[in-house]
Amino acid sequence: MRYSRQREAILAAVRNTTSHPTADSVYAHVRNSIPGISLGTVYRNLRLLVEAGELRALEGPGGVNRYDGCTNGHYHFRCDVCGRVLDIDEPFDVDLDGEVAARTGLEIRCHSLEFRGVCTECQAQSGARICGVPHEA
Amino acid sequence: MRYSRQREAILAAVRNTTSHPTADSVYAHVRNSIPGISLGTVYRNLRLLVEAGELRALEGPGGVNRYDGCTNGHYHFRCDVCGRVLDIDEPFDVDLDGEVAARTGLEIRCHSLEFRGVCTECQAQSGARICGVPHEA
DNA sequence: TTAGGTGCAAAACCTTTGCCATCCC
DNA sequence: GGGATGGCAAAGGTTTTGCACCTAA
Repeated sequence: MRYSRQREAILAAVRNTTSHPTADSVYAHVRNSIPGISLGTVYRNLRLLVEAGELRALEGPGGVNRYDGCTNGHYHFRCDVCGRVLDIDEPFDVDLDGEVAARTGLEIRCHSLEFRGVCTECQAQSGARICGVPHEA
Repeated sequence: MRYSRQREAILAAVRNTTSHPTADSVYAHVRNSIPGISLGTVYRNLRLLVEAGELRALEGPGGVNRYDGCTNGHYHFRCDVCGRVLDIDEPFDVDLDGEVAARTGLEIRCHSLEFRGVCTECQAQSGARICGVPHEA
């Protein structure tokens, strides 16, 4: 894969935050350094970077995907109020894939565990307001 | 929630299969018994049924969601070749939500565990062809 | 030089929504 | 009758794609 500063900026934008940004959020962030970048380029490179194993994609509802700069095994929590995705410190089970594969005959490459509920901030706001998802959160 | 035969047929279509169908697949199936039903109605009722706890929604990539007629706790496997979703017999951990909630302060309502890889059928086809996802599979 | 990357805009895709007719209770 | 529901079609949002131009190697 050939170098491009667009792709480097996109990778950095996802890696330099813990907010698991959406494609649109990455686009907004990268435009600070490369004002002329296009949204299509962001999508194209996010996809390439996921395929190359540099990023992880987190599937979301309604076609909104989020991206995770950390490819190490870890689990997520998704807030049903604000949509934010947080990392969970639950220990990652490295043996699980192999155990299930042996029992089922499926070829298993990875697994993902996601919790859902209400984050502490949205609990404090008693669910009345929808809180934002700042890129730097 | 008031009765309608459209909603009943939609619920039955998801419940009477193990294929975790998409909205479009449900639409195709329900049209056999109610030819005049509209896709909007299918989406509207799938959403209502999920909110009512009658069905589970499985988030997917690229905006395609799937639905699960079984609301008991169980885990899934998604084939990266054909997109099919299968149930996994891994024992469901009912205490996990409470444990993580106690440790993190998050309000946790549920969790989902999904494995990814290649299903036995796609392994047999050596990944060359994309296999279909029949509603009755 | 040239294969790969970008920007732009249109298209594709899935899902939601508004409106009026219809149906359950 | 009255409010919930359906059918239809248009709108909405996200992602992909075609094409001409540009750029890293």
